[in-house]
Amino acid sequence: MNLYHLRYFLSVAQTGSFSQAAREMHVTQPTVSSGIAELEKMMGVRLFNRGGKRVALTMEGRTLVNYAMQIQDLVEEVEDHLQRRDVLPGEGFQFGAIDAAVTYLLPDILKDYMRAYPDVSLSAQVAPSRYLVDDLLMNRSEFAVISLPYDHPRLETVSIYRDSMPLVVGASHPFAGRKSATLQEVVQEPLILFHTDSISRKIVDERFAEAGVSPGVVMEMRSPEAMRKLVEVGVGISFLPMLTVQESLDSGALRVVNVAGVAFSREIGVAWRRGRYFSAAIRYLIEAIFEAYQGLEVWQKKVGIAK
Amino acid sequence: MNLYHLRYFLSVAQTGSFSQAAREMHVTQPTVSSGIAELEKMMGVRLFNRGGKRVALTMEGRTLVNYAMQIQDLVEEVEDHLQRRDVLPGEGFQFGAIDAAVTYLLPDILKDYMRAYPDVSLSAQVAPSRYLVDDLLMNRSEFAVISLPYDHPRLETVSIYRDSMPLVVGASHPFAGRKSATLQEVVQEPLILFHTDSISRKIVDERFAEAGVSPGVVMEMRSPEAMRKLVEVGVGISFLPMLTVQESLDSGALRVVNVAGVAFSREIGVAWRRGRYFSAAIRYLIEAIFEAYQGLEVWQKKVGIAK
DNA sequence: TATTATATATAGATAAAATCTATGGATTGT
DNA sequence: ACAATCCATAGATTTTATCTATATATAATA
Repeated sequence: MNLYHLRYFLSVAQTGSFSQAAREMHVTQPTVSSGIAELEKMMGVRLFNRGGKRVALTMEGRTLVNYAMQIQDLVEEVEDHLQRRDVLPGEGFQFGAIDAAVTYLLPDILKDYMRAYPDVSLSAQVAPSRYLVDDLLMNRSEFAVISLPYDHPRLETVSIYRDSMPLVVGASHPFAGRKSATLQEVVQEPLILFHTDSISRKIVDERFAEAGVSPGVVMEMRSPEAMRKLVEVGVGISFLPMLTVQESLDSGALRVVNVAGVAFSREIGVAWRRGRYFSAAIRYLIEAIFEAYQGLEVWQKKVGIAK
Repeated sequence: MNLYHLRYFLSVAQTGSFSQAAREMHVTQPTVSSGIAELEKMMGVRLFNRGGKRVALTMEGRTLVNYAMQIQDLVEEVEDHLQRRDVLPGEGFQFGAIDAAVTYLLPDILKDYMRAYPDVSLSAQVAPSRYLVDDLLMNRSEFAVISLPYDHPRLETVSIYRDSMPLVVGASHPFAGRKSATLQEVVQEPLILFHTDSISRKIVDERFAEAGVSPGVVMEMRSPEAMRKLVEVGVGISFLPMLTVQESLDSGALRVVNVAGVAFSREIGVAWRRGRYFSAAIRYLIEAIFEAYQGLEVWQKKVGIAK
């Protein structure tokens, strides 16, 4: 059974005539005849009584009318829905974001978004970039806001924010009163660094290696917030993203100390699986992010090519 | 869009794989590919994101899953329904019956029927045979219980009941005390006869013509019940079906008078449009009628040929 | 009662489509 | 890097839908 069978059938049922239905459907009368005949054969039931000027539905025919109309309504509804790209209530999508992004960069954007698409349920995965990328590659997330650079043949990335990573020390630390320190001094101090699998750590490690020094690491962590706390209480010193420590600097709980000749920074950007198709509701969120933090043109060029 | 598109689509959505869906649907993988591609083209929307080990639904894909499952459920339901020949609540059919049939022959049968098919709503048209036959020819009634004989090239008929039509007179009529009367005597009396378009009247007229006499008709009617009343009060005398007058005879309100050499009777039978298809629920009622009044074999032979 | 007009059914030809085989390009996992 | 697996594509093949022409049945008309 196919949908055109049902269309022919309903037309015959309404008009009471094979010929008239044929005209209505813009096909010839034998087409309708064989369509109905096939339906009847498949169902093992007579749907019309022929013979008079008009054909008449059998009881089984009347039953089928009931269902066929429901089916046809659903078909029309879904075609309409998809072509207008409406979102069903309860539908939604998942994206990834690192801690700093979801805490400092995205809140306002998400708030606006939920007003524009109240029916879309967002699911944000918060985790270090490495894990978010797994989701992207497995098609579990639509996109992710991660630390850059992240080089992967299957990923596209666009930077949206450059975040400095200054050396921060607790208020009671010996460096606290100083304007600057040398790299040699820094490696003598107990350092709290990101885990080795993080982008930020890679940036730091590379610079240390260039300078030919190796740091005295006391702790490796994944949570910048936890690291901030530890530095505040004096467990060690750290290179932390400005986004994370801004409040503590304002309150005086932390101090920035310049390190001669070294200026760490990491980028935050949007990443997605190359060639991915974005539904309108998703594209809207991504473009809202780019509008807030620049990068719209780069994005448009990249997905323009991808499409 | 067709139903197999939706079947392929749902299978891919469930398995997350074109190849696996192909195996499940017993077709080759390119078949599924082009099926999905066509769906996407028709809808103007991407339904899956390809690229990983598994394909992933887009938001539009998730919307379609919702509808496709509903549609598929309806399709399965209606196929099941029709093949089991279930009757939807509220469905029903129409049949015709003359007054005498619906009053005296059918009540018990209809009562049993409504217990067997509680969901079927019956619509009985009560009218003289002539009008019931119109309904049959126009496919408006499934069958009808009418007066016979009724000769029509498009109708089949089977007799179920032979009803005598004796001469009846009111209790105070001069004939009331007599055993019999001659045809010559009868035509002198004021006669109340059926309308000329009725079967019963035709039977009477033919006999009168054979005998070379013409009756003194005072009234022509279509309602046997009304005629019975008129005879009871002495407006005239009449040839009326035994079914109609039985009660009045028992109570003494009417008397039967034999007419020498004349024995009127009419048959009651089931009529239907030749070649008509009968749904199970309808056939059941017809066969119940034949079981109660004989004629089952004749019927079975006729519809056996018709099929 | 014959005739004309209008139904649906059927047969064979044609057009459209779905499906298959073979193959290429891309991705994943070893 | 290599083998395995996945989806996409092209062209051939088969199936299916549709059309034309015609037969047959019915209804309306003269």
